[in-house]
Amino acid sequence: MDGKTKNRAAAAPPPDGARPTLKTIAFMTGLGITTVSRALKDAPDIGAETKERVRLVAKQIGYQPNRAGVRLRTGKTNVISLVLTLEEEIMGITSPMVVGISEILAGTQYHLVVTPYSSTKDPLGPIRYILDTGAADGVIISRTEPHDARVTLMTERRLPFVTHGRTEMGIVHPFHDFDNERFAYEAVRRLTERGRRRLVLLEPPPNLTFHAHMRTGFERGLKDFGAEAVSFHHVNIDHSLVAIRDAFEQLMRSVEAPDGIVSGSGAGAVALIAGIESAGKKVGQDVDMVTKAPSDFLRWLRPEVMTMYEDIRLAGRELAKAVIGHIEGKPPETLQSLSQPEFQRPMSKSRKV
Amino acid sequence: MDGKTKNRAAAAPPPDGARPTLKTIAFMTGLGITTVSRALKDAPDIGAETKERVRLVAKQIGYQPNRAGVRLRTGKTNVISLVLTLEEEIMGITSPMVVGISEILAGTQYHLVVTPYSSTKDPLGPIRYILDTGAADGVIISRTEPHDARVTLMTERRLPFVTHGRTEMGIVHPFHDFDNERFAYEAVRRLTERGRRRLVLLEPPPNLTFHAHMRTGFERGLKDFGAEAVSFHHVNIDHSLVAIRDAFEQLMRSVEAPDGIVSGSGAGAVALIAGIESAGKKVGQDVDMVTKAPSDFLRWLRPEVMTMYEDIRLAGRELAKAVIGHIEGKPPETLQSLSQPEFQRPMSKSRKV
DNA sequence: CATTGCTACTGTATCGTTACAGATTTTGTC
DNA sequence: GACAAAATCTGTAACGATACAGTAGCAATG
Repeated sequence: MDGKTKNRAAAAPPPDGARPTLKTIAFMTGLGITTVSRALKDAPDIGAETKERVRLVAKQIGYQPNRAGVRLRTGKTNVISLVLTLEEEIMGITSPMVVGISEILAGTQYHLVVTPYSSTKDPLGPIRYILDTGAADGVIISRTEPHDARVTLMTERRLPFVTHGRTEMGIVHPFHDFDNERFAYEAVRRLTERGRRRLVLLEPPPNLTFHAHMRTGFERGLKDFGAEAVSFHHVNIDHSLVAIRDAFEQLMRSVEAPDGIVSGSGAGAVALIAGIESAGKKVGQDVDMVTKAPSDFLRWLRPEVMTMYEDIRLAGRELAKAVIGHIEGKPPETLQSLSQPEFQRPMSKSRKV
Repeated sequence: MDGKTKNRAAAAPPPDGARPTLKTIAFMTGLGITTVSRALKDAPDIGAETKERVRLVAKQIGYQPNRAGVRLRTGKTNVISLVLTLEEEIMGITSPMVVGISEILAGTQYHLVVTPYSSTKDPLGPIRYILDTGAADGVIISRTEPHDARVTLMTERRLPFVTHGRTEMGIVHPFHDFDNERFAYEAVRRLTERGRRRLVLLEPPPNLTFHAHMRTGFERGLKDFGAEAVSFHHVNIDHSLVAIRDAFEQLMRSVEAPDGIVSGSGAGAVALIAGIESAGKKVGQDVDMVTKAPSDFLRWLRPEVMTMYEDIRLAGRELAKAVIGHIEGKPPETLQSLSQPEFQRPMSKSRKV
């Protein structure tokens, strides 16, 4: 047993400015590098006392495994990729989402990498990139479609993922979603309670899954609470606010004008309000309105609008937990969650913002 | 020259499902791995024709260097870290920022990693982490202070970075900033033009650099345009909207009530408006108001408020370009930029949103 | 005492890349 | 034609970690 071996780090004390590696610990404890590695993983073939010693030293010198080393050897990246459209930035759903995800990842070894793509181009692009380069251990996607090619691809290639929104392909996969059907249904209830009967829905773009959900809830509401739909399909929440406003102003001026509105997005609601007012009408008087609200602004500036808060930060947390669960091999059906709408009471002094 | 060498990949044709490596190209071209590596880097000691051949094959098979390999060998991570407070999420400045950064990084090898920290804790935490683990090649920080320990640390340790906001430590470093002094000055001009004389400023928290900038511009404006300040220092834009509203309502009810307001944040402006209205007064009538607006909402819902759009997405782009420049060794003084306020005309139908 | 089995530990090879120090061939010079 | 100087190309080692196949020591077994 002499000093010329490679594994035993005895011959070469580590330079002291550098960050500690397994070799450093091996040197300090007099053990082999392999032993140290296995001790830190709590492998069964290492003695209890040795493990304790190794752990102590590792902690003392602040050892943190080199990610590149681990990644090269094992393929584990310790990265979660959040795939985003550069365009889904109207009113920034991204911020609270990133925060929510970060909150969960902070307690783990995972880093969050943002992988953007231009939605005008191939949405499969970033997924392929991740698959080809092994860039992440897990992926979070949004703007989910009923038949989503990304879901198919990731499932086939066994890349753990979670979707923000559900699919309808018979594939059981992790997701987090907001109950948009329930939201629309309850929104209709509230409008009819105020005597509104001619209702309109500002809906999500037709290709996304929650378009149908919201539509269904809306229509079920109409039926159950006795109201009729005013058609407004030519614009949706993905359109520019100006487009929404102009279209809605026109509608409000026509004989078709609705007396109740359900808005699938807070930003859209602002445009709708502008349209209503351009048409010389008033919310809370000529029409009532229920909307999703990502923040409290509407409640402060237009308290007559009924708002429903969708907690995107919570969604971020749920999504992060779900991908990690998927990576750890938990069964997908245990990684699905649906959050329920919470309608808000009118603005009061006591509410924290 | 036989097949038992290591570098020459001849003996072992690469398995075909796996992603291509230098070895794959070496096998296909019959060259050594080293040669391939150097050819792809356009090293001077490789023949022109060889380089061409290697590049062609590399492109054909879609070779992309393994990041872990590069990182392990060279220490280059190809990562830019965006350091964020989990709390700076009121009204989500983060979204457009991330988008702007991504736009620039999309054309490079860099990935964007979001590194959050709890602002209640040590802001140096994430910086130390990045330094200790070599987690990134460059860092973007915000909430910059006049004497910023993070800047000192990163400068000392030679970690390339850029700040969103300036410092006052005599250290020349890359930054992007918005000209808050000019904003406040111009805001005062506009208010005085409307005959307002008793002005109040909703300011940034005192520890951040742009607090002084905004304050200075405000006061210079007061002097130049002949108006006086109404004190309102006990709340700032970091406080909760409820706190701002309540404090401002009180002020508006007092004999001290201002007739002009400059708001350093769009979210804060909403709270101020609520405060004004709770006090039974009206914007555009009893008081005028100028505010920064991160989005167009205010203009839609309260067109009487004068808004100034701060382009955070642009800031993201500038910051990304600056860090990369810093990483590439460009002199810091060439990586500084200041964006000028652009006051907006009142809402019109033609404006795209 | 030889054999077996167990516990605790260790060396080697490897992931993909690049720095470095050759090696080989071609070209140039006198 | 001999020799030096370029011009090209290549092998080895190393970055830090881990899978795998050992080895050494010791107790139990017959």
